[in-house]
Amino acid sequence: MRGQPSILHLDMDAFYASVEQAAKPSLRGKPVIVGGLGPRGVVATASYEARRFGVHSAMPMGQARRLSPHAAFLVPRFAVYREISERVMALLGELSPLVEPLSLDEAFVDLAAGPAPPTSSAAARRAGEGLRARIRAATGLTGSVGLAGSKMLAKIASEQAKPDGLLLIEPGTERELLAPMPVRTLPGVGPATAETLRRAGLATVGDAAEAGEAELLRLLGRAHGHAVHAMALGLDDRAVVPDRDAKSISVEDTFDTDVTDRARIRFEVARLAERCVGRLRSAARSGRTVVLKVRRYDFTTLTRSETLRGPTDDPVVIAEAAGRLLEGVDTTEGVRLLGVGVSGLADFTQEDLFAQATPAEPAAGAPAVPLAEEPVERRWLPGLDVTHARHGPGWIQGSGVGRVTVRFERPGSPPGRARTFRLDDPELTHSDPLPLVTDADAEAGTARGPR
DNA sequence: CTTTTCACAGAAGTTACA
DNA sequence: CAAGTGTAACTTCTGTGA
Repeated sequence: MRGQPSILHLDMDAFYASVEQAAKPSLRGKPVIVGGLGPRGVVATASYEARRFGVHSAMPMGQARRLSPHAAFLVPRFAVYREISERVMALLGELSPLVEPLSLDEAFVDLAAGPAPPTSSAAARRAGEGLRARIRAATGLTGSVGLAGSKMLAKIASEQAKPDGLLLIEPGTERELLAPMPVRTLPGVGPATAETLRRAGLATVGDAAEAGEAELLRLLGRAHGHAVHAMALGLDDRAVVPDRDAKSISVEDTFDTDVTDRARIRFEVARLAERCVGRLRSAARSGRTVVLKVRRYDFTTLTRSETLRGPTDDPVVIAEAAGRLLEGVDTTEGVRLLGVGVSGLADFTQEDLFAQATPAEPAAGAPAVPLAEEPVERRWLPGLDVTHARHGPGWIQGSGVGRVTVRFERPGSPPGRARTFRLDDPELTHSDPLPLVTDADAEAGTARGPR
């Protein structure tokens, strides 16, 4: 807690969906749903137009399609979101060196550590509004800002402020503000904790605060109970901590249909290990504990882990460990998801000379399959960027029955028209995403964006 | 010297949350 | 009908040293 509302929380509004609306002019003002489009996809982000139909994050895509059948359903384009995120984070960096990103679209900033620490609520508000204006100028997108004397309140404030708003919680008013809110408002109180509290008759933050620490400790255990009690009183002095090192790296895949074939399962585990190591290496790290994750047909999930003698980034060692872990798991009724992860991360230094000495040949049992040799099948996924030799740049609107429909427009253009081609049209190719805003736009502060 | 006990650390697995 | 990635807390086990 501090006396000035100098902790800022930024949350971009419906980020992925807003980026798509900015990039695809015909989608502005329309319901847009971004997420996995396969049979087991879930919604990552729904535009506000789609939320009006009851669509929200984490909802199964099939349900979203029923609720809002006329929405645009798009696959995520993370490369674009990352680029815009970097622009936004750079703006936050101008306010303070203490920037703690929580995801691509969310971050805390400690204004007190910056070049111009606010000395009044009015000054903090000006800083927040200035930031919002700069984000809009640089990206064409809107973000909501919360300002308060702690991380928790700042986050609650931005949540209340959205969309496209700013809320400052005046220090001293936090308890009365919190009291009527549902316990779910508190960070760290999810479905399980909320249910425990509900059974004890505690529905609002005020109820939890009145219940007292002893009662919360009894209900939730030592660590969690203590934390919830403090939060309910508005007490939170967690610091804003920039660039935390990753403590684990993992990859996982959900299959469109359950996999029962044991050989295929072994193959998929090896492939995931390969991908995991790829990321481990590009981060110049090595890891000591290998984790295998299996989600079975009935959604029961288990993990198995093995700690090596020392950290390694050797793909063979990690794939073998994952393979050994798999041997202890019954998959006869089918798996829907497999994952491989590495924790106990160390900086690259290779201490496990044993592991280093492994021969280049894949060990017996590990599938010697040329991973990079998959047929480069052309998949026309809705939302992806394409270029047609004669019609120029556009994006996939949909495909099926031997046809693919492309809408020809780009960021900053007027809404374009759609044309349909044969799936194997040689004039149609995938292309890189076009930038949402040019550097010139950003500098001139004249970005074209959704209004 | 062996056995019992205790504290502690580290590992393994699960669960909750964002 | 239920993604992917990552963090943290908690529980249960097990080994170790005294």
